[in-house]
Amino acid sequence: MIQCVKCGQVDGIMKAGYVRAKQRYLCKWCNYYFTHSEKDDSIQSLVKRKRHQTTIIDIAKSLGVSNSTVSRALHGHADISPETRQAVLDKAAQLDYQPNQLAYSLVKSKTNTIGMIVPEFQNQFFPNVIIGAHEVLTEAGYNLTIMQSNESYQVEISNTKAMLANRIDGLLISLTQETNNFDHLSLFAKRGIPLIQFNRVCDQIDVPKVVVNDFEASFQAVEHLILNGYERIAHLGGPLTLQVSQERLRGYRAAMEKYGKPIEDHMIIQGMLTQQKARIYGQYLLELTHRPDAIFAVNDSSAIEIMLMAQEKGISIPDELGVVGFSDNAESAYIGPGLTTVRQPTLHIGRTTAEWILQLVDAEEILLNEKRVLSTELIIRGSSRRCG
Amino acid sequence: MIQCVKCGQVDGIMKAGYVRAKQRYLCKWCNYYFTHSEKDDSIQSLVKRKRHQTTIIDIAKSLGVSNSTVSRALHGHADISPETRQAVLDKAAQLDYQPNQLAYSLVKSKTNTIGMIVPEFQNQFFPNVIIGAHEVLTEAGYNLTIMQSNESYQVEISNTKAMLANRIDGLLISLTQETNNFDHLSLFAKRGIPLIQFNRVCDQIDVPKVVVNDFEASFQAVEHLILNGYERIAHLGGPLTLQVSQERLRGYRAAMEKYGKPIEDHMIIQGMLTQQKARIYGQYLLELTHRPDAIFAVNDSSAIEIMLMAQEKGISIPDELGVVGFSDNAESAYIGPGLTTVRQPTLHIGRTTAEWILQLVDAEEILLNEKRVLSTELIIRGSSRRCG
DNA sequence: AAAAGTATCGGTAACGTTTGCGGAGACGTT
DNA sequence: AACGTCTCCGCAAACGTTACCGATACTTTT
Repeated sequence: MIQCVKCGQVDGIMKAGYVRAKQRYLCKWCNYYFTHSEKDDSIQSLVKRKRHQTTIIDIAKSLGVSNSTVSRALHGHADISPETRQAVLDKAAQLDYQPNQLAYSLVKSKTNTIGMIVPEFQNQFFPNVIIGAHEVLTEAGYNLTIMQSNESYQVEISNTKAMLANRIDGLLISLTQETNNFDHLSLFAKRGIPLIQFNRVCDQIDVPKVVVNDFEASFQAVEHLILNGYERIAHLGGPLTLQVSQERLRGYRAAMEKYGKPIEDHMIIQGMLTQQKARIYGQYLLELTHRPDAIFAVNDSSAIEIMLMAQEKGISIPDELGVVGFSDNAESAYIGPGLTTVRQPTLHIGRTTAEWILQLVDAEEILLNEKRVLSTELIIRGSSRRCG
Repeated sequence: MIQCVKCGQVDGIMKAGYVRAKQRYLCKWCNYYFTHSEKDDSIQSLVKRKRHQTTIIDIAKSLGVSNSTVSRALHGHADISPETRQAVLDKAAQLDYQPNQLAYSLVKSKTNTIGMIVPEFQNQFFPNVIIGAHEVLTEAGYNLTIMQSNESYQVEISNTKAMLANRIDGLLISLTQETNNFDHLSLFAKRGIPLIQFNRVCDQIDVPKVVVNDFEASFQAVEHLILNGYERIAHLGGPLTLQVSQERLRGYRAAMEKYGKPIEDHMIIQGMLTQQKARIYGQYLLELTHRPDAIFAVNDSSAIEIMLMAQEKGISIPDELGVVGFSDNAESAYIGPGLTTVRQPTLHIGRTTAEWILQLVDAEEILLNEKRVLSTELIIRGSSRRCG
C-alpha cells in the first residue's frame, strides 16, 4: 500500500508517529522517514493562487528568449539587436508589464527613494517644504516617502526604523520638540545612509544641516519693534531643546542688549507651543501687572492667538501691544491689522535639502558638519507699525 | 604561458578574439573558449565593496544556526526553544539588525504600504486629509507614500506607474483637473490592487469613492445668500471635468430655481481656478454692467481673491457684495469681515478613506461603485450676513 | 586559413526573506 | 519491539531582477 518515496519498497514500511497532523512512516530498508501527503489540490490550489503580475520571465517565455535578454532590452543596454529589443518592448506593452521595483531595489541595493520625516502638518511650513523637495526629487527620478512624527519622540523612532527597513537612499528629517536623544539618527551614519537635518536641527550630531538665519531674523524682528518705540518686549519662544529656539532667543537678547533694553527673565517663555499652551502663556503675559508692550513669538499661530486674546481684552494693536510672529502663514496677512512676521523660504528649503541629499547619495564621502543657511525676510504689517 | 582553465594544457592555446576588452583564448584540446582575467583586485575590490547591512544570515552564522531558525525566532513563530529565541533576539540587537522590507515584500507580495496621490499641496485641504489618513494607517502598521501630481495629467500617470512599480497594497487618489482619461486607473483593477477615489472623483470608472455632499452644501450656501437678500448671484465654479464642480453647479441651480431667481449663463463661470484665473474671472464679474450682488465661489482662495478685489474697487462687503467660499481655509476666518464658507471634514475624509482601503486590502472581493458621502457644515461669517 | 574582431544571446549566481516539509532525538505507551 | 507524540531545527525553493561571464555564429583582417 504505502511505498517508500526513496527506495520504492512496499514491505517493511512502519508507522512512525504523526507530524503536523500527517501520518509519518519509516522505511526499514533505507531507514528514511517520510510522510504520506494526500494531495487535496482540488480547491486549495484555486484559493491560494495569487494574482499574477506579469514579470520579465513571462515576456521571456512568450518570446522564447532569456530573462537577461529581456532585462537588457527593457533598459536599453547594449548587446541587443534592434529587432529583439522592439519585440520585447512590444510584448511588454501588450502584457501591461510593470517592473517590480522591489526586486530591482533588492539586487541593486538602491531604492531611488528619499524619505522625509516632519514633526507636523498643521502649519503650512512643512507642506511647503515638501512641495519644494518633491519638485526636485521627481525631476531626478526619485520618489519621496513622507512620514509624520506628530511631535512625538517615540513616533519619530518608529518612523526612522521604518525608513531603515524600507532601505531608503537618504533621509531628510526635521526633529520633534521632544527629541533629545539621537541614537536613532546615528544608525544612519553607521549604515552609510546620508541624512540631512533641516529646520529643527540639533548640534549634538554631525550631519549636514539646512537652516535659516534664525539669529539675524530674530534680531531684525526685535530691532524693528524697538525702532517702532516698543520698550518692554516679551519673547514667546519654543522649547530650548530645539536649536531654532536657542538661536531666536539669542537674536532677541542681542537686539535688546544693543539698544539697552532691560531683559527680564519672566518676560521670556520657552515651551512647547501648541494652541492651548500659547493661550496659557499669552494669558500670563497679558495679565502681568507690568504688562509688556510688545511680544515676539516664535511662530505665527502663537502670535495670532495673542492678537485674538488682546482683541478680547480690548488691548489695541499696534498701539498698546506690538506683535511679531515667525513664518508668514497664509492667514497672517489677513488677520486684524496684519501680522508682522518673518517669512521663511519654505520652497527653497525643500529644494536645497533635496538637491543636497541627491549629491550625498552619489557621493563617495560626506562632508559632515556643513550647514547651509538660507535667508529670511521680515514682512512688516500693521501689528507692529506704531506711528512712533 | 597561458593555461587552459579546463584541461590545464599549455600548448595549443590559440587567441580567439577579444570580448569586452579582454583577450579571449581557445583551447584546441578541449575546444573550450575562455578569457584570461587578469584580476586587478587590488583597489577595485575595495572601491566596489558595498556597505554591508547586517542580515538574518549574519545572525545565523554568528550563532551557528540556520536562517530559518533566525527568521522564525524574530517573528515569534512556533517551533523555537525559548533559549534560542532569546539568543537570536540578543544577537539581533547587538548587531543592530534591521529587517529588509524589500526582501520581505518580494517574497510575501505585500508591501504594507498605501499610496496616495493628491493634485496639490497649496490649499490646506489635502494636507489635512493626509493627517487623517496617516493617523489610521500608522496605527494599523502601514506606511503611507505620498505623491503629488501638481494638477498635471502626465505627472499623475507617471505617479501611478511609480506606485505600481513599488507594488503598493492600495491607492488613494484625488484626480487632476486635467484628467479625463482613466486607463491608468483601470490598471489597478486589472491587477487586483484596491483603489479609492476621494474628493476629486469621476463617475466614468467603477471604484469606491469618498466625497462630501457637494450638492446639498452648495444648495445651502446659495440658499443662505438668497435668504440674506441677495438676488443676482454669480457662480465661480471649477472645471466641469470634475464631478465636484458639476455637483456644486447643480446645487447652485437648484437653489436659484427653488427661489425663482433668474439663472444667467454669463454669471456662471467654470474653469481651472488658479490664483491668476480667479483674478481674471473676478475682474470680469465685478465689471459687468449689471454687476452680481453676490458670488458663490468653489474654493476659498478664489473667494478671498474676490474679496480683495472688491476692497480695491471700493465695493463694500457684505452690503454691496456677498461672498461665500468653499473649504474653510485657515485664513478665511481672519480676512475682512470673515468669509462665509463650507467647512469640509478633511480629517474625517482622510480617516474614512484609510480605514476603507485597509478593509479592501484584506477583502476577498470588492464592492465596486459604492460611494460614501460625508457631511459638510456651512460656516456663516461676515461676508454674507446682510442685515436684510 | 589562421587569427582577430563583432554582434547577439544564454546561464546563473547573487540580493534577503519566508515557509513548507522533512529529519532526528527524547520520551512515553502499548 | 512497535508505535505515538512532542520539540526543535535545517534544507531548499521561491519572490523578480540584474550583471558577470561565457558561448555561438558570423565577418574581417593578416
